[in-house]
Amino acid sequence: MEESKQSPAIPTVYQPQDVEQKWYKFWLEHGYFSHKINPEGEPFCIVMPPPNVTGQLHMGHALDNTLQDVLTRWRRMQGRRTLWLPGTDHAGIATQAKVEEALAKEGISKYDIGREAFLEKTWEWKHRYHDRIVEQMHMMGSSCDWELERFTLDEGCSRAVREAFVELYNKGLIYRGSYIVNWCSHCQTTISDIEVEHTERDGHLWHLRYPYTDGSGYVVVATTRPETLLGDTAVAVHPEDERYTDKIGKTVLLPVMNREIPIIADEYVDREFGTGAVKITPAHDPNDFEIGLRHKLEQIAVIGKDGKMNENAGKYAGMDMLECRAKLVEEFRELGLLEDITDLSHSVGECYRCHTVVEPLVSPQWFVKMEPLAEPAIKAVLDGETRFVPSRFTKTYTNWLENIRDWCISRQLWWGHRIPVWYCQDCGEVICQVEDPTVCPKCGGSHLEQDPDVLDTWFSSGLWPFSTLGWPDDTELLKTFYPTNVLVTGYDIIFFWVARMMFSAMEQMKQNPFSDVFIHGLVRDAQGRKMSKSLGNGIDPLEIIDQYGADSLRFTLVTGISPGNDMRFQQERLEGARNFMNKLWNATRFALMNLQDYQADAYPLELTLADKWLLTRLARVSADADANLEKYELGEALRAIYDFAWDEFCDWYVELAKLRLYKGTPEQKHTAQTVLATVLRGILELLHPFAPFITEELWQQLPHEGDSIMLVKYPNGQGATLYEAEEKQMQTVMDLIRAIRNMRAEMNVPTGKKAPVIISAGEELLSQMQEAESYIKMLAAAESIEFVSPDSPVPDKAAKAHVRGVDAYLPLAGLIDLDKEIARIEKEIANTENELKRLAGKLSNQGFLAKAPADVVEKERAKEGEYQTKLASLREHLELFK
RNA sequence: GGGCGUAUAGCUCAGCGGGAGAGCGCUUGACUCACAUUCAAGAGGUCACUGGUUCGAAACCAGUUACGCCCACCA
Repeated sequence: MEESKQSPAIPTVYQPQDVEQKWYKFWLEHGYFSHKINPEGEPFCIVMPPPNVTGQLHMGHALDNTLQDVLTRWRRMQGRRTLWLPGTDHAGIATQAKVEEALAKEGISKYDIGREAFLEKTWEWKHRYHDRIVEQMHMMGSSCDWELERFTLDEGCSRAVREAFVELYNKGLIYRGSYIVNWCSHCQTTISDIEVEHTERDGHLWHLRYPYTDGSGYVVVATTRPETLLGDTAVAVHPEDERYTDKIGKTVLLPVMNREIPIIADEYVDREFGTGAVKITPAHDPNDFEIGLRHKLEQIAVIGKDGKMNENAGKYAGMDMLECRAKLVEEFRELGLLEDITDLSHSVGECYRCHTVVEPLVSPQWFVKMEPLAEPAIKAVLDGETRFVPSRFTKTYTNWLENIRDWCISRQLWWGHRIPVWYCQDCGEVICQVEDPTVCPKCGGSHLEQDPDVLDTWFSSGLWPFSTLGWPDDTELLKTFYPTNVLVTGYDIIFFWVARMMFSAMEQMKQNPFSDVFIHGLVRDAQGRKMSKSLGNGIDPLEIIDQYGADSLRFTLVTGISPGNDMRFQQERLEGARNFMNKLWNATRFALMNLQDYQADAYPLELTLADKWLLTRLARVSADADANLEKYELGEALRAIYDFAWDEFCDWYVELAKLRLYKGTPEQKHTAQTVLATVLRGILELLHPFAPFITEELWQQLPHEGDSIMLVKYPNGQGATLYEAEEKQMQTVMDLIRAIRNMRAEMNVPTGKKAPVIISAGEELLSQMQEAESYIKMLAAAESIEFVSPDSPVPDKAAKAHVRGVDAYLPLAGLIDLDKEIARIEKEIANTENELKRLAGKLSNQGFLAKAPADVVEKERAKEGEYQTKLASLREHLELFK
């Protein structure tokens, strides 16, 4: 900075790698991310969705993180007492699988080393990936309060889990029971209903004959899973199905197993499907399980947790499921009991992690009773205490909670929160409490064994918004920041997480965990495909940062997105972002070069037309950006700032300012310097939440007050003077300049060649244009400008344009291509006539005049007048040539 | 079976009741002393289709089509 003043050789290309981490360190060292900043401000809190410690961050995290950081930095700049609380998730099943995988490469199984040693390995894994994740967030510029960082398995969160579990248990909302659950034979654990992915697969429907025991023929059942018939304990038909009414109560002999099973009636059966008769396997199908309960049927499990046929499968015991299926069908064929095989596409449940087909089986597990919990969670959203942005996700959420089944929370894993339940080996007492018990409260025995299972990861994630703030203790943090303000997350996780936080919070805190849920979409690849490991189309945020800088990555992720919709990630857009950063860099270079002798308050300000216009535009853009941020329209906010910075500031104002900077009086120069610095600083401040690094780097170099751009007041345009007349005047000047440039281009006037211009308008407009003479000269390459009144003789052999009541002539005797000019004018006339036709139609419409707002009618009238003038002006010009 | 989303310029997408927008790409011209990661000018669109509401619809409503997503216990 001092250096750069002496040597003007600041590179013309911005190198983000040179500055980004310098500023991150600076912010960290000064404690600017702390929630203790702005102690008097109204609290604002975002609790970060904790990334899994399974691996590194992907583009989805980068998006999620960027959105949160934009909101956080913006609110902090507004003066709010801001806390963005970071953390990571232990991600039970996912992390354990990764560690097992790593061990397997060394030929070790977790059973070889035992639970304790395995957990040690997993903690090592956790530390390694945690550090990487945190480093990535540093690279992204995330302004979270690292001193409050949490982990779902840390001491505090673990205590919260126990408190919540025990409380729910004591209320009867957590229970243990043998019910049908989803079993993944690969992961060797239960998974919850939402962890089962349903995919449509081509399969078959086997029609099998079950002979009646009375010898009166057979009933035909249809099944997609013949192997389960070994565990059949009934055949069900619809009670009103005439084909079967006389068969209800009879028995059939289950082939192969030679078990006598009843024919029962149940309304669940769909008469239209298959043969209308269903084999019932209560131990291996959720529906059959329910029917089994209704009819008190025996549950015979024939498939084991290893996915193989078990001892109840008779001669098929030990056989793989699919192998058994084939052999069994063959046996039916030989017995003459195979009626038919038809094709059927049906949905198959797979484990979301490993895509193994999920086996429904009956097992003793822990469950959360959902109905009483769901109700307040639904109500909180319907009452508007918590609001989804965009609102359409409200329905997704409520529909799910309204139809929810009890949540199986026990997992047969080692990595996670151990279930706080002990079984007394002496008297069988079940002890559920927060602290580890040493003796049985019932019999006094000390042979206690803790339940070996751990909890579903999402049980602890569900407590995240308050466990991280110190719950169950009544901490200052909790009092200050709960309920939090906004949760930022993807729509793919509404069920898994958002809903669980809602009902957990309503239960434990009796208060909604956040006011807004800001939902974003997925980051897809350039072709619109989901980024995935298997496709290999994922893009590493770090590589992008390395290549383009974090600001460009953030910019790309925020622009052109609208809430809740997916986005495609395209390399070309990064270039656009990088170019913009470079533009800012160079605009600041320009400013610095021209501010070397700048002294604040050296002279009183003499604001010119361009100054007043620019300051007004800055105020409007600031108000617009701030309002859009308030609505979570981050993309819109950024677009407005971008347009202002590039088009109005760089392409127009900077050029105009050169007049005074290079050739002005000291007074004039000073005003230009002041406005230049003020507005550029305003732009940087507006951009800071989106592009924190470059804005800090440049802001620090400009004249400024304060220690960091992070802590200055976010511009919102309030209190600014709006120079409306100059704004309008400048608009006309700019249109006029564009019109002259257009004529020059059409007439092939070489870019470098200056040409005379004649401007004609009524008295007031003419003086307004005269005021902008230097602007027009500079930006329209005018050699000289002659200002004339409308009744002055029309110049001969000139091109002409008309803009908002102003005529501009380009006298080009000799240079002018007559045919071209005629064509150009005729086209312009046609356009104007079309517009006029439209306006005339509107203005002769009684309905419009009567019902449209007065200002709209007025605007249309004004436009009509303007176009009529324009048309007359152009026609007159055309006449000259004919 | 239910629910939701998307259809706007060659591409990617904003806009969501009052004159069709951006970036990229394309055409033309310019190394103009902040920036060629630039500047200037331009071409390019019956805003998917059909009805309706309204003085006025790309935008609101209904329906249709196409693509996509989510949920669901069709053996």
